[in-house]
Amino acid sequence: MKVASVLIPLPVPEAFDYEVPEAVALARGDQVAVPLGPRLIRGVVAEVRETTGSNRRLKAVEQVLDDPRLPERTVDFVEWAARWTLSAPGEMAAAALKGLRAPRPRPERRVRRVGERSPAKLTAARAAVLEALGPRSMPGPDLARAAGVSSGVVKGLVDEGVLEVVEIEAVAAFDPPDPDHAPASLNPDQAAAADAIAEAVTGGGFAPFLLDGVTGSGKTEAYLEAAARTLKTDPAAQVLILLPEIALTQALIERIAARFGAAPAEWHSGVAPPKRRQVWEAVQAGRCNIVVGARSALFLPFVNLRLLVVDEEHDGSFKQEEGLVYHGRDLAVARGRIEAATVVLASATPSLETLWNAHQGRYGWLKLAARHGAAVLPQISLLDLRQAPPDPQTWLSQPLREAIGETLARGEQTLLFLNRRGYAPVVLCRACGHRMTAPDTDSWLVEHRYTGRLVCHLTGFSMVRPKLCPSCGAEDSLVSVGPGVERVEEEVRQLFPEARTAVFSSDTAPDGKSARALIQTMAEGGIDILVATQAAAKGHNFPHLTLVGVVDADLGLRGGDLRAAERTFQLLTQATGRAGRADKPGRAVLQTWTPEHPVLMALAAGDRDAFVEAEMAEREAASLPPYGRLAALILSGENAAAVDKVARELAGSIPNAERLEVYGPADAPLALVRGRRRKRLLVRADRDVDLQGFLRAWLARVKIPASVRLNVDVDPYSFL
DNA sequence: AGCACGCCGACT
DNA sequence: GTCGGCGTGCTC
Ligand SMILES: [Zn+2]
Repeated sequence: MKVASVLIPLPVPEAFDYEVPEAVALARGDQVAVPLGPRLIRGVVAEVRETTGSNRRLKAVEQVLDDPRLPERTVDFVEWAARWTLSAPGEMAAAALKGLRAPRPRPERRVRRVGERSPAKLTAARAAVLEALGPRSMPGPDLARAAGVSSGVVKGLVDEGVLEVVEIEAVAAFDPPDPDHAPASLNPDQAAAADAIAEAVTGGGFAPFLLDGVTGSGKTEAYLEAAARTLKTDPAAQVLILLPEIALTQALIERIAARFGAAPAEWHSGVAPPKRRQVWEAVQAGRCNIVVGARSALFLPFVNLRLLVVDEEHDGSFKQEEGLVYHGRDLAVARGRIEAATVVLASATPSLETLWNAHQGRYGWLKLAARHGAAVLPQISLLDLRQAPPDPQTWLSQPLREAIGETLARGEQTLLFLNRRGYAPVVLCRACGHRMTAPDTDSWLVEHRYTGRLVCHLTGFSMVRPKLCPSCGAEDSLVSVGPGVERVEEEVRQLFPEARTAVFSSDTAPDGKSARALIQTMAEGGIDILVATQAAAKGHNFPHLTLVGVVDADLGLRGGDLRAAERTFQLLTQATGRAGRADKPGRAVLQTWTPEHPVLMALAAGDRDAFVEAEMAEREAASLPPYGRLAALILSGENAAAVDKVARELAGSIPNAERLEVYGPADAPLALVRGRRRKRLLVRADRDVDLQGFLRAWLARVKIPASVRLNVDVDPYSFL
């Protein structure tokens, strides 16, 4: 008897076995409908084996679906990713089927002439139809319109057998990219990097690289050149380029279209389901060569993936925190290994993990030294707020105000960077000191003045800003404390009433379309002063931007997060890098109360190596990543006692292990979210410890009731 | 994730 | 005496 192990999109730890009927041929990767309890469910075949029988009566595979088979190595990857992240393999498989939600497009119905057959009665209308159609095939309604007759005439000809209806499978065509369409001219560094990548691709086998170069050094041209050479040697090769955010895809797609004469496929959650199915099927059939996407594109069913690029690899947006918890960069490297492909991690400020791998020689290290073309790095200075404090209830100090004024007078643009949405991060009562908090979550409500609401940024809860203090009832006693981008813009408008100002945050540009519009206005010079969160720090080029003011450079450094320094260095490097071109040198001013902070000193000196060395030394001393590994277990539930009980049981069943410690349980940094109590346990292990194996053994010892949810985060980034 | 089974309050 | 509340557990 033949038995198939089938991956089912449920939170169960393993595949379920089904009997394979004699007449059915099945292989790994096939999509099947299998009975589960009373219903049928879609699954992916992980394995088919011959057995003599089994200890339980198996249900049989109901049907082999006619959706395409998942390639062998895509299934390998899915299974590996599930083991690595300790998630259910069936749920990981479901991530690979995300593109098939929309139904197959209905085949297009067209009419065409049957031989030279003519109608018995050739009326004027019928002649017009035959004339308009000629030897081609056309959709019936189009033909009627072209001939200027009603659709009844066409139908009559079909009924009489003069025309026939043919169904044409709607297959989306992705024009093949032309590697020689419009090659860029490369400087020697870029050429050397492209050579190294292209050689690795041609040589075959897994080959990871760090492509390391400052903003404007031309990383994109370098990896696109490598992609072009890949496609030149193997026109069937597939190339995947991952970006951290959907907002960045459009610009890259346009660049690729210009470079290759054909637009790449686009893949992310914003793409409509029918389009997604087309891309999925084209990738699976090898009819699509270049895909640009967000992290979920990692799960596409590539059949000949040769080159995988993770652009802005340091970006925290690659970490998926909701549902399946995984890091897109780490999984990209794993996929590259499984596909025996070349992987390029590109960044101006690589993550310490990636730098460590490059230092160790595990990754090839390609450095682009020069800024390419017209771009020039800005002059960065620290503005000591202890020497020049802003006036009360304002956030821009006098020297920064003067710099903005000068920039404005020259007709150039300013970007004021503050990574805080809204008007004020805290609202409190002057009478009683009460802080406005979310009702079911441990967080302050943020005031948004454009909408007049108080908003919880964690859950999206919002309320109208109340007239009376909800605690003491005092009237008009609520005051806004601290600045957000809206408040800085208000200050700018008062200072420079004639200047054109705008705010760029996920609130003012919630989708790709509005973001592109704002970016274009800025690029064309339609804005003098842009106040922005990190939404504007990434990737965009503004030729007239010559001043970047960082309103609060200390912001990210507060709080004892493991990656606070690293993240701040990366974000501020990125933000300040927006300023300056060859003909218009830029400068960046960082307002700080702690100018002696090593991160800020390294930024001002433009000395990334000094920062990396200091931060690496700290991580090494504490055996923290990249010198060790972490995993977080978050327990949550509405019943606080039940959560505590599970946390204690976990703490009481820790398996013995060497070079590994468990910390906690303790309240998670956000102890209450959406009414759910949260507890956290943290595991630290040396790099060579089998961390996942330890976690599996540990979790197998404890029964977790349905009322308590356990989230395992291997290699956590955010410590919330 | 569904969908069943199961043990305690207000109804014909 | 039953109808039904959703807590707990299983699905090859
Ligand atoms: Zn009050």
